[in-house]
This record gives sequence, structure tokens and C-alpha cells, in this order.
Amino acid sequence: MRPQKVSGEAVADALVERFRRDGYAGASLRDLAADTGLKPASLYHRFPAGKPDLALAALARAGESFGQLVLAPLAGGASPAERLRASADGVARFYSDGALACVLAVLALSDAPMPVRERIAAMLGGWRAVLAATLAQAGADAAEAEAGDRIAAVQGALVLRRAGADLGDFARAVARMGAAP
Amino acid sequence: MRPQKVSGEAVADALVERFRRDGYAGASLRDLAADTGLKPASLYHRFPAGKPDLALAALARAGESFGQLVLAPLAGGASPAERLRASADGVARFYSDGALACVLAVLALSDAPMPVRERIAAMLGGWRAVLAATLAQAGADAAEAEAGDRIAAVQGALVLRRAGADLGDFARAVARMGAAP
DNA sequence: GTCTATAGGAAGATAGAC
DNA sequence: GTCTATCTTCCTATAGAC
Repeated sequence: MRPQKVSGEAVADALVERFRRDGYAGASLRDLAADTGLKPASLYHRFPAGKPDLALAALARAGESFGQLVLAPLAGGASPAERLRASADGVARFYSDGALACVLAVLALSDAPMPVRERIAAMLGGWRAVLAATLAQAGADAAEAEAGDRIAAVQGALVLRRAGADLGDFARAVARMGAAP
Repeated sequence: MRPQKVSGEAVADALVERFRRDGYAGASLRDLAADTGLKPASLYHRFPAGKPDLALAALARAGESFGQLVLAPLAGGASPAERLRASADGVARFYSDGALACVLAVLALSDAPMPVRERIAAMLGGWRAVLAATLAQAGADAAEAEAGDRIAAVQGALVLRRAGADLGDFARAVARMGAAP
């Protein structure tokens, strides 16, 4: 096979950035192609199903970083309280201390097609489940609810940030994310 | 002047619903026109600046309901704790107990043009300011931060809801919104 | 004030050369 | 694997009849 002009990771990174900026409908294939350094036809060669597949690829790429930075620490061998703190650090890094909007939220609050929405639901559900398990191990009584509240605090802070708020809201959401129950 | 086929309020309501569903780029003029019962050319007659004006009209309409349901109770003559509770009731009603996404967040997390984004920032900033003032009167020490956290809790719960979570997260966010500090 | 008709361009997607 | 060229459809926006 002829060598790829751009690596799959580089393409996926560009897709994440564009979808995060413009949402599903707002990110055109021409924009996405230009960001990757390819032409639209080349994107169709890599992703035959077109735009939905591109969004899924962006989610998969975001999920990789997220898994390493946020989920992996929750599954480590340290104490539950320690794991919560490490994962919260990962949250801060994943969102660049609040500078980056969440591509999951951006695509969730848009007209993305069902497969994309289902993938987002699965990813957020997975986060919640792992976080709730750790919270339960740390002694929380309503772990599922607390996990939802902590994730919602982060997502809400990112919404406010995108709407112009300063970084303080995000910092407090991260602090709550890392606190012992 | 010839009578309007559809009232301005009805048009604005339809705009809100469509923008909330599909985001800025995802809501086409044909969709918006069809929802209002008018033709695209008629929308241009009412909103000569086109799509940005349509989004601003949707924000203005949402702002009306929001002002009545959420902001007005905060400015009432009751005790601060009572006002917080009444405003939280308004939040629940404004979002139909979590069934409705927030058009502000949807448009904020999209490729809406600057005037639209600025309007959203102003609206959320206004909410925060009034809420913080009431929280301060109720005895909160970090009223600005607490106001941001309460608003973020609601917005984050709406994100999770849109991504498939049940209504419990939103209900807890409303409970926090209405609690005394 | 609303409409039909349409301009001019950008959208998603495909065919086939290299 | 990537490209140019192109198809069809849809987009935003305007002109002008009624």
C-alpha cells in the first residue's frame, strides 16, 4: 500500500479540534479535510460512511486521551481517595484547565446522528460508572448520584467557560471531582 | 399594514425549538421557516440580517420566559431563602423538569457568530449576578462562586440529560439551586 | 406581509485518473 | 492512498409579483 500522507492519529486529532469548535453540522467536510491536510475524497477513502464516521473517529480519538488521563487513574492500585485525586488531575489536563470545550458535550448538544449520540452516551456512562465505583470504595453513600453531580459540575463549568466565564468555575469543578466523598 | 400570518411570539417560539434541537449551523432557514409556518423569504422580511438575527430573536424569546420564571422570583420582596426556592421552581419549569435542553448552551457550544455568543454571555452573566446577589443576602460567603457552581450544575445536568442520562441529575441540580447557602 | 422564483455558492458524496 | 473533477442537493439570500 502507498504510504499515508498523514497519520491516522494526526487526522483524528484534527477532526476532534474542528468538531469541538464548530459542532457536527458546523464542521464541513471541506473544513475537516483542510484541517487534516487532505482532500474530501481522501477522507471518504479512510471513512467510507462519511461524516458520521468522521465524528465517531473524533470521539474514539478523544476517548483514547480521556481513557489514559481520566479513566486509567480511577482503575489504578492506589487508595480510592488517591485515585480520585489523580483522575481529577487528568480531567484538568484533558480540558487544558478549562481552555478546551468538551467534544462530547458539543456533539451531544447538536444535530449529530444517532450512532454518534449513542457513542457519547456510552462514553459518559462509562465514566460515570467507573467514577461511581471509586466513590463507593471511598465511602460515598449515594455514589451514582455523586458521580453524576461531579461530572455535571465539570460539563457545566465548560459550558459557562465557552460562554465567556473565567476559569475559576472549572477549577472548582475539578476540585470537587478530586475530593474525597 | 397587512396582518401577520403568524404572531411574532409564535415565530420566536418556533425558532427557539429548532435552534435548541439542531444548533446554529444545523438549523437551516428552510427548517426554521417551515416550523414557523412561513417561507424563508418571509423570515428575511421580518429579520433582514438573516440567520444571526433569527438566533438573536430566539435568545430574546427564551430570555423573556427565563426572566419571568427564574429572574423575577430572585428580585421579589420575599426573604432571600424564599426567593432562591421560587427561582429554582422556575428553573425546573423553564427546562420542563430537564426534558428541554438549554438553547443558550446549545448555541454557546456551536459555531454561532459573535453577536449571538455575546448575547449568550450577557444573559448567563446576568443570571449569575442576580443569583449571586441573592445568595449574598442569604448569607453565602463566596456568593459569586456559589452562583457559578449552581448554574453550572444545572447546565451540566442538562448536558448529561441530552446525552441520555435520566432526570435525577437535573432534579438534584434544581434542589441545589433552591437550597439556602 | 407573504409569496414564487431564482441566483450564486457550499454542502455531502462519488467516479475514475494517477 | 490521494487526487481532480463533478454530481446533486441543499444552503443563504435577494428580486419582484401580489
